[in-house]
Amino acid sequence: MREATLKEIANRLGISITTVSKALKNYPDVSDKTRKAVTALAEELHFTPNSFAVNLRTKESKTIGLIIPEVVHHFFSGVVNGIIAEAEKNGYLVIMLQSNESLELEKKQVALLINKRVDGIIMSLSNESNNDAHIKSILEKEIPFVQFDKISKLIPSSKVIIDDQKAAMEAVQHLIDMGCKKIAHIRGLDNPQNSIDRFIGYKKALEKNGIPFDSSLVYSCKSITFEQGVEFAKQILEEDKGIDGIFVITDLVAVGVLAHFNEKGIQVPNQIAVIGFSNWLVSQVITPKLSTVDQPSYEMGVAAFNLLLEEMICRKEQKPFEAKTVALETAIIARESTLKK
Amino acid sequence: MREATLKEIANRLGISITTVSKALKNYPDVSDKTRKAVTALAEELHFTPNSFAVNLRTKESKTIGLIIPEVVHHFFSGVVNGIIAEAEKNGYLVIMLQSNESLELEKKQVALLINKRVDGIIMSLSNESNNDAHIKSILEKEIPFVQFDKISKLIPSSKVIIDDQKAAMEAVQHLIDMGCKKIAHIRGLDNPQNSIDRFIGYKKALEKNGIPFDSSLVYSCKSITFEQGVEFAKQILEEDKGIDGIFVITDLVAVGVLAHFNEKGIQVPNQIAVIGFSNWLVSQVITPKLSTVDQPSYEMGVAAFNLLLEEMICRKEQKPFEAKTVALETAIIARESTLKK
DNA sequence: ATTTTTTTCGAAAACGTTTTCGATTTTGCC
DNA sequence: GGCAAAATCGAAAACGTTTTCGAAAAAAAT
Repeated sequence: MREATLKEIANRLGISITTVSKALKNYPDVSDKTRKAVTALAEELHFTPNSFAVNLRTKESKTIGLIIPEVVHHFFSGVVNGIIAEAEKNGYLVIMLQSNESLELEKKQVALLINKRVDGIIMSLSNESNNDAHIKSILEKEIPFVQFDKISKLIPSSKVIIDDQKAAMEAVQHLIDMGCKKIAHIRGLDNPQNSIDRFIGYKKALEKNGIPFDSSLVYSCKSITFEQGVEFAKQILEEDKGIDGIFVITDLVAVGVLAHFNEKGIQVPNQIAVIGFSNWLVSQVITPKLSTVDQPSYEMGVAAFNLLLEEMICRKEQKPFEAKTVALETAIIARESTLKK
Repeated sequence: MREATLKEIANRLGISITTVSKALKNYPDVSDKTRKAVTALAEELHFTPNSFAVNLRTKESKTIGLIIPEVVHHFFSGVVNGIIAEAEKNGYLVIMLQSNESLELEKKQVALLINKRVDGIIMSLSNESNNDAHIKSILEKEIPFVQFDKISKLIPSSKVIIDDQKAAMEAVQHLIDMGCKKIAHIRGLDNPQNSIDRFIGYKKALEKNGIPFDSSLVYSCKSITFEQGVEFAKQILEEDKGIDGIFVITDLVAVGVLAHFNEKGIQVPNQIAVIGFSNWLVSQVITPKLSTVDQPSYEMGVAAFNLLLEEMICRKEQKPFEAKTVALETAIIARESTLKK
């Protein structure tokens, strides 16, 4: 049993391929009678257009590419979820690739997607990545492109982000509202934009509240790990600077801090309050439950796809296109680790 | 600047399209001289074959489909990782879809992938799914197909699984080895095969050690959540049956148990030891660190792709194919929650 | 009955590649 | 130089669809 094709249907009905095609696509210039005959036979033979041929002819694949550093992160899996769901709703499928934070891999994967002729690319940059040649090649070829989360401001494309500065300010403000006087910041790596912005937000919040910035209260992660959190917690206790609140770059590290404080019998939040970032699953099941900043990951995915769709439509219709940036609202989730009694 | 094509190169060099194609694909019947000229010009024009045309001609897309219930789970993201990496290594890309445990969605997605004419499909079934028409349509069309993790034994296809019964036995044996005498089991939902198998493994381990099975020590989850764990922990303490060890269906629930024990000042593991399943991220960062069963998720992904590849090659060469099942080894990760002093 | 308009259809080109098979050219050999 | 063998090339079909444009048929108008 061979695959049903337009030709097959045309032959059986004694009409031309053209007419069959038009009948199935509801062109106005085909009579009701033949249209009925065609659709009936198509149904019977389970005809579905050969997508390879359609792709070739229409020069689009209804497929987009997605490159992210790692799915394992709760945040990313939320975004992926949103992208896939929204894409599906609009008739697109998504090819997913992981750069594993390797610039080398990221470059190869961009090339792969371009060769596959995806209709567009959504991407969250790996840590070392910037406005490199592989990104430029996407823009030069005018392949619709949107960045999310880990973006580079140097790259002129649509973006969907959260306002990290604002979110960080709110987190620190929350600590201050809870009565913290001496607030430390465990910041992320040097490069990533969100690491920088959260640091800036931390400083701004201090300034706004008339608290002098003290660089000795800033601890820079060498890696984003549980162990890193444990180490800094140890260091903070040893230094005994009178810190009573900590804003941590992300939940995983914050959980390390909590673990060490638990072990040493430090009262959280009464002695030291801790707030993390990203609302990882673990933050809800740890003791004490960790306060954090919730990023609307699913909504970011939805927004990212819709920005991409906009550009895909513009490019197709040869209309001028200008990149947009949408910033989504974050929310402070206050849990046990900051709610002093 | 148009896209470079074979025709473009052929025209510029004054040779035929055929020869250009052959030169680029290292056919033996083209002279060194022309091959050099062709490759040089191809390089210069950044020629890459139009994959739409290649797909149409070769009838394959070098793309596979992947349907999973949800990426959010740590375990699934590990598998996805393995599948994508191994696929990439072999020149395949993967289209990912999520059924969100909905049979309805799952059916649509299978249809989507078939229409896209992916070269093969890897799938972990949603909870209600079984040997339904949509799965049969995959097999009928002889589309290479492999199931992993949440499988149906009724479906004759390659599978990659872990031996849940054995793994559960080992977990319970570990509790016994640690000196536990009265071991409870918090089991999963009724339907899923792995829930059933782990329960069977629990019973077998008891039997092997001459411990009578007591059905009142088995607690059935209504949902796989942290809160469910808290509830059962509460119930276990209230009932005060002298339970000194608990084997829990999965880490998330086990963490709920630990949280409640912590709150009530129960000594884990000395009063009650707890072991989970799946080695979620959270199990390593909780206090006390949770003992668990590690499933080699990445390796499962690799194995799944390789089984698929085998079938894809067989089908292509019209050779007979027979489905295989590979079962991967699990490992007990003994951490603080079971290591009595 | 003739012309005009409208409706309905189909031929053919195009998308860009792969591959078969026959034709042509070159080389090797006596 | 003549012939066989080997090396090199290209015409053409095929994959299955979409779409343009002109032709034929039917309907309407004169």
